Order: sequence, then structure tokens, then C-alpha cells
Amino acid sequence: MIYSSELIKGTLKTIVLKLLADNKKMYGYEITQKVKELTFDKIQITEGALYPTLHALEDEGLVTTETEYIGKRMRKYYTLSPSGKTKTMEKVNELADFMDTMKFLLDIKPKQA
Amino acid sequence: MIYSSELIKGTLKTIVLKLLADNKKMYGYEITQKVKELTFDKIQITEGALYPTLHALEDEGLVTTETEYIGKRMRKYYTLSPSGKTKTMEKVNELADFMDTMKFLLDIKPKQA
DNA sequence: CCATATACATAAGAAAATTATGTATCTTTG
DNA sequence: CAAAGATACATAATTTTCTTATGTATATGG
Repeated sequence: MIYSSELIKGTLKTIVLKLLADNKKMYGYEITQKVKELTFDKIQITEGALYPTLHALEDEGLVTTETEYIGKRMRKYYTLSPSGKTKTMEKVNELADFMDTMKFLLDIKPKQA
Repeated sequence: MIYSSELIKGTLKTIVLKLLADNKKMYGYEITQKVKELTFDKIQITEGALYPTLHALEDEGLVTTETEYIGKRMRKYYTLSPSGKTKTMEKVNELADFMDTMKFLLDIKPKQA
């Protein structure tokens, strides 16, 4: 099962920021694969969504980049800036809060552990 | 605190469907007030978002409507159709699943390098 | 040698919200 | 009793953010 795409809307930036917080340094393609792996294919980030998001994060000063070459193939690594780290905490906390509210609103019972 | 609007994206339809499932019959303005009340003002649905959504639900056959007049003022009540009830369960379950996945994704501890 | 995977990027279009505007009625309060 | 605020609908213009499509290029496994 893959989540209907509308659910991803609004969470992509937070997902990317959190991955960068956990992994120090990642490149675009790696991020797509990591999300796919960690969610058992339920969330698949497309390149058309990811790259513009990464560029936006850079424009906002939340990440810095360094380019490396593996053979002749480019890799653009992204790393959180100090303000990016702060932003990540804010975004993750907000999303966690939002999910609690949604659980309450939708009267969703906690899953059996 | 009001959630940044991007978080609401993609969940509005599910919220509306669930409220209708719980309350049998509601009108637009009532829905905005109920959500505001249940979320302690954290989620505020704007009319510009709500009415098009309700019309879409109607076009999809997920709700039926009946118009009443309170004095001279119109109220358009919305009620789930049978397919609307099925859809509500699907949407709520999918969102619950998605939120579990997100919680896992955002709780990942840093990997040892 | 060719399909698949890796790796970036951008443009056109669609979806779904925000913001603004419009109409109108009812209620509270200074 | 006038004005402000709340109730109640609706739609249009704009913005944001995603999907889909396209483009370029290299590396690798069978």
C-alpha cells in the first residue's frame, strides 16, 4: 500500500529535515531511498517533489551544500545549518502535536503494542 | 498556537467525513465551529477551503444535502451516503496508518557511523 | 549491449489550499 | 437604534506544492 499522495503534502519538508538531523549529511537520491526503505515503500518521494524542496531549504538558509564526484557522477550533499537544526526541532514538534490532535479528532484508538 | 497551514493540507476531507460520521447531519458553519472547539482553536477551517470541499464530496456522491431555513437564513445540511460511510472508514484508517508511519520516521535515532 | 539503477535538474500542469470579495440575516451591546 | 460581530452561504483570483513529463548523463549487472 502506498499512501494517497495528498497525505504527503505538507510533511515532506519536515521529513527531509529530520533525516538530515539524524544523518548529518545526505544527498538527494539517498534521501528518496532512505524514506522508501524506512517506510517499507509506503512513502515514495519523487524527484520532482524532492529537488525543488531541497533548493527551497537552501534558499531559506536551513541547509548548506557540498558537491562531490563519484567517478564522473555528481553528488550534492546537504547538511543542516544551525538555523536548520532549530527549524527541524520546531517542525517535528509541531507535527507531533498535530498528529496528537488529529488522533483525538478522529477518535483513533492506539494500536495494540 | 495554530498549526501552520501546510499541515492541514490533505487532511481536510478526512476531518469533514469523520465529523459527519459522528454527527449524522451537519451544516458548513457548524463544521468550522466544531473543529475549532474540538481542537481548542488549533485547527481553524476557513470557508474558502470548506465549501469547495463540501461541494466536491457532494459531486463524488459521498454526501447528500438538504436545505433548511432558520428564519430567512439558509442552512445546507450534509449527511453521509452509504458510499460516504465506507469512504470515511477507509480515509480514517489510512490516516491512522500514515500517522504511525510518520511517528516511526520522525523518532529514528541517529545511526552509528 | 541493454535494461536498470544512480544522480542531478527543470517545466508544464493539477490539486488544494489561502486570501479576497460578495450577499444576506440575526443578535448583542454601547 | 446603529454598529459591530456572529451566522451562513458562495465563488474568484492567487499561491503553494505536489505530480507528471522531460532532459542529461554515468555506472553496473546479466
